[in-house]
Amino acid sequence: MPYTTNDIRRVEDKWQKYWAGKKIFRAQETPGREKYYVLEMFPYPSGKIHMGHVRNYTIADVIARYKMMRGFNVLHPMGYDAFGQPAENAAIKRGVSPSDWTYKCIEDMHAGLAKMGFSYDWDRELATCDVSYYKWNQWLFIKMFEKGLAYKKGSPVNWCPSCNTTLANEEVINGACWRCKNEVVQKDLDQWYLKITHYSEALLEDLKTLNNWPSRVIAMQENWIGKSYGADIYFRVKGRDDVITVFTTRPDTIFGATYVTLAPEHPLVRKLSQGTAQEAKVAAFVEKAANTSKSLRMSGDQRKDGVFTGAYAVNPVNGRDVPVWIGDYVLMEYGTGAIMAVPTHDQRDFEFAREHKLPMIVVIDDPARPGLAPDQMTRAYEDAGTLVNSSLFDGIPNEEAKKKIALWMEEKKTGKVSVHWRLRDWLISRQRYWGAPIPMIYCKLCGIVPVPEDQLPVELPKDAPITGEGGSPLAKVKEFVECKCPKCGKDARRETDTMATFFDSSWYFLRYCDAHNDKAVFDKAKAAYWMPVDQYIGGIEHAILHLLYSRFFTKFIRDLGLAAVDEPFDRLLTQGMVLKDGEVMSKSKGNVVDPDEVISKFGADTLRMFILFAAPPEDQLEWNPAGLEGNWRFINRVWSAVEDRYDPKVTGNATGSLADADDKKLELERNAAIKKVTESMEGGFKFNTAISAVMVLMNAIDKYNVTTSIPGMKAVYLNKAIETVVLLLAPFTPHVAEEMWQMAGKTDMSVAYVGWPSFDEKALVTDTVRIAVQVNGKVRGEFEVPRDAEEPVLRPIVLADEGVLRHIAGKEIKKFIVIKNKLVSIVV
RNA sequence: GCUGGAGUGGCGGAACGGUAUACGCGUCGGUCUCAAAAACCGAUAUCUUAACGGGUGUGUGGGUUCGAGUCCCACCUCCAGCACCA
Repeated sequence: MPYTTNDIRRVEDKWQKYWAGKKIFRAQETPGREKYYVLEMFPYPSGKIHMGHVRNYTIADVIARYKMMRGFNVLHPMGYDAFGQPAENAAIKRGVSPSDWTYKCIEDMHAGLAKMGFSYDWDRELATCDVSYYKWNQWLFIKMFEKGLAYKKGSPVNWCPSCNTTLANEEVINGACWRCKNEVVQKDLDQWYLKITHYSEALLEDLKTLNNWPSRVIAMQENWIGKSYGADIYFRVKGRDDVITVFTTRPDTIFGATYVTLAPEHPLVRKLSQGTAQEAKVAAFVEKAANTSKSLRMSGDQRKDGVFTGAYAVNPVNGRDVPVWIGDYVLMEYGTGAIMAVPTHDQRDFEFAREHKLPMIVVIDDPARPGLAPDQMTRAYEDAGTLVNSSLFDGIPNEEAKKKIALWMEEKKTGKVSVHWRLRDWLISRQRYWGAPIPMIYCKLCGIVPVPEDQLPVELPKDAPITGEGGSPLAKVKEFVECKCPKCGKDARRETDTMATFFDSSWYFLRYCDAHNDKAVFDKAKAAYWMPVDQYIGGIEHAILHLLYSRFFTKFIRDLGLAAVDEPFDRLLTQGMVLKDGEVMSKSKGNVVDPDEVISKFGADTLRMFILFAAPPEDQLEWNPAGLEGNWRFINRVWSAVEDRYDPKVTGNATGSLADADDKKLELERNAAIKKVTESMEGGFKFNTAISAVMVLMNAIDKYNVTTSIPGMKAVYLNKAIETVVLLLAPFTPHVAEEMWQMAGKTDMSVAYVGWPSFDEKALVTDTVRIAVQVNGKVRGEFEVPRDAEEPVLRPIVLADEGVLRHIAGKEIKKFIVIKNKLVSIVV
């Protein structure tokens, strides 16, 4: 009897109930027992689970189940990243409360996850919108405030006009909001920031320790943090007390700096142009820049617009007067907001100088074609070379000159060696309702005062008006806003912004270690036992956002003395997208395949197996209904083998002496399969090759001939092989594996607790091996030869072969190379 | 432009420097059937040959090696991220 649709329902329900009822996957801290923490990026509960979730969580589940069978104490928790805008949008659209909507979605999501048979410790389930969770958000925020790592400042911020809220730099993708894709504008606002830049150096440095992270994620974070070595150089303004500090990564080119350019927002701009003939022009330029959005200013045709300020500065190394300009390509946020321009050796400066007819001096000569001259250059020379026109530094290679000149200037106090970062502090206040309230109080007398710990949590009021029209909804709830100052007791006002949801997800992996602690953020000892996460799995879209923030939080929490690790995630796997017809599955494209439908037709096990088999986990996965059916067929073949060929009545061990050639072959295949699957798992979770190895064993079982020899003995080998298939499949297709294990009469325990099968290297050793023979690099024959045979044995065998002789044909044999048990290579 | 990654049958994809294309899908042929489906068995890189066999094949061009998909150099294409970051 094949495995039918009815069997699917019966079997999957049965075992899901069994796992839940017996709490098979409950994790308990057991000192002395080796732990393994598997974690997937928890979902935003938007409704039912989709194929992306299925793929992500199936990968994690196979790892969890595999590690469990290998004897590890596995922690595999699940929860919900439950604060965020979609709940508010649902509230606006349907009039439901964000809380009701969210908890309903969580219920659906939970049901969907259970139907996939994932091995979660449901006792640790949490949602970030639970008061019991976000209370600790607030506690962490206050700790940051106390350490000076949370602060409020007014400055230009990214504002999404469609979401009506501020955004962090990391949430702006190509000038657009990461969530709604609308263009982001700049606004001057007073906002809360977390000082992630306090950890710039550590965040960069510790990337080196993350050897099991994908290189592209490391590269992306490196780029994002963006450490630049160089020098700050002081340009005295002629006829004034002011000094313009510029940052450059090319101090070697200082003798070629022929002008200085300021960002339009630079504080000196107005002052320098005051009273000069340029004043009106400068003012117009500054205003134009201010009214152009940053993304427009930075994209566009990249033509270099600028205007002369009317002022001159002095190049500190040669005393020359250099004009001070304003340029729209200079950013106030980076470096010092001012640059020294070396048009001969920087392409942007080159373009600007040509546009505005500014002078150029060559200071790095091209060693390949000496004699660079400004009027013959069509673009800047940015490669390495030798210094010229640089006084006492002439003739020095420029890489060497970078250090020398910077140090020389530091000595002369005209500059200093410096480092600048691309990373900015993290803006976390949001003018939205569905988030954790920022636990701060504004008092006219005492200023900004944190809510005392014993008054936490600051609960989100249930009845805030949610209109989506802008302004923090909490500001409209009088009872929420009005409060007493914890310091002086006078009337005060609460902060009405909420925290960015990335705050919530930056430490949830620590909370899982002790999910329901109501006395502390988590127990230190429990976290010490479970952390770090051994294997983290999630989408590449969080390469910077969530993964950078979590690294920052972990370092902060470590510095609070609560966590014992420097990094939260030891290994990271970023799973590929699920595609259909070459496009990412999405509701808007209308190409989604509903996991529920697949499950009801083929079962969760088939779905799991297909997703794991069709592509390596990191690669994109093209949805293929025919492939799905292929996996369904395979599960059925195994099922039939257990039903029809497995004999539970036969027990006992096979003895080698009774084995005939077929038996030996089957034993060999069985051991080879265990070895291959184990290696595929240990060598980076290559599920596709792991499954193919099980298929190879299954093919061998189907070919195994029982009729030729002692029947009882045959059943022993056959049983053993079939048991091995079931055990090897257990992490991949857990429901049928449990059922088949039971069908095979193994009723004493869940297959999840049965050890991973081990293999015998000796069983993989055969008496003879097949070797190939090459003549001049081309394969000319194949031989069955005794194992470990050397040249004296092989030479006569090989040279007796007609196929080989044909290609030697009387020529002299120059070399006879033997690679033991692999091949013979003859050179003639 | 910079950074990271990838180019292998009709398709998804395998290959410690050692017989390229495992495994699966698809296709073709067969068994079973009145027939079909399902299931099972077999074939399946390409050119050439009646066949044995031979030639060519892992994006392109070189190199190292007895031997290269794999290592080295140069290049092309694609994907992803960043991008006027001084």
